[in-house]
Amino acid sequence: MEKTNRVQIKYNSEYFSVKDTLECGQIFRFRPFEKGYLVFFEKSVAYCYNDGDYAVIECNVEDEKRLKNFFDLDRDYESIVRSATNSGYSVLNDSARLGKGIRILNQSSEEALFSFIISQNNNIPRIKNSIEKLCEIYGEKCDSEYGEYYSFPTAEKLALAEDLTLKSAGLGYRVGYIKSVAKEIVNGFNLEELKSLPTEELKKKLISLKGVGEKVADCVSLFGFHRSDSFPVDTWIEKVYRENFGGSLTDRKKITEYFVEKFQGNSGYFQQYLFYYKRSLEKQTKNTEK
DNA sequence: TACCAGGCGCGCG
DNA sequence: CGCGCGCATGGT
Repeated sequence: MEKTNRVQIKYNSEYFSVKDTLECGQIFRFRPFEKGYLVFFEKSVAYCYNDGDYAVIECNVEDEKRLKNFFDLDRDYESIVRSATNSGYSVLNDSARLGKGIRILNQSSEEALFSFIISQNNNIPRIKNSIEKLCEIYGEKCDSEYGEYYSFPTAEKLALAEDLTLKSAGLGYRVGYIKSVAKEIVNGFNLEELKSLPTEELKKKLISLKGVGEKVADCVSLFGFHRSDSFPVDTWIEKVYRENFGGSLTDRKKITEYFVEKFQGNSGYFQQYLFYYKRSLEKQTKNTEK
């Protein structure tokens, strides 16, 4: 066993909302706990919450740098948010004000890849559920001061999985994609090597995998490789594009190009503000209808 | 009951 | 190339 240290990090909460960062749809392995949330990443679990002026992260880690990197703590979100509020688009202004506490995490690229394959034609609660079951079935049981939890399965485990067992996680027709990609990885498809590629090349490699199209590749590129010159277009973003940007394109790939050309290296952050904003509005109107 | 959810693969023209 | 369809599943 390598030795771990108990670390507590306090960070100004103005640009770090634990809730918004976790619930904005970029990550699926977390759950409410006491004052905030437990977040499962790599082989650890972090307890995170906002307390007045601070966001607090508590975790046993071998290397505090990895923890800080996971939460992207060295990035200047104030300037990103300012670019959004100064963009001249009122919906982006509103979105950034709502979501200014969102940080784009630095997740494992492999976990992001499998997670967003599962995300296709699916909804977030179901995605979360399926991933949790996958972890329970194929992950490694771990112990922590917060109780037992399961790590994300390795590609090796998934490659050897039985179709029926995978199906029991509610993956539906995505079972074939998961197994195919897992086998590719076992057979040498190396995600680490992709880190040196420019975003366009990275996306091409990802799209060569079965079950990965433009949108999933954009999500993996953004959430698994922190390529902020990515702009995933799903049903929600398409709505924003039509209703708030007055767009008329229907080809999602072209919509992506439209936004990336406009927002460049801020694309991924802005996309996340817009996505979160649009979904929040929907939830709100649903709740007031009841 | 039909429609929707962080879409994609495939076959057809 | 673009287009339309089928695909698992659970929630409204």
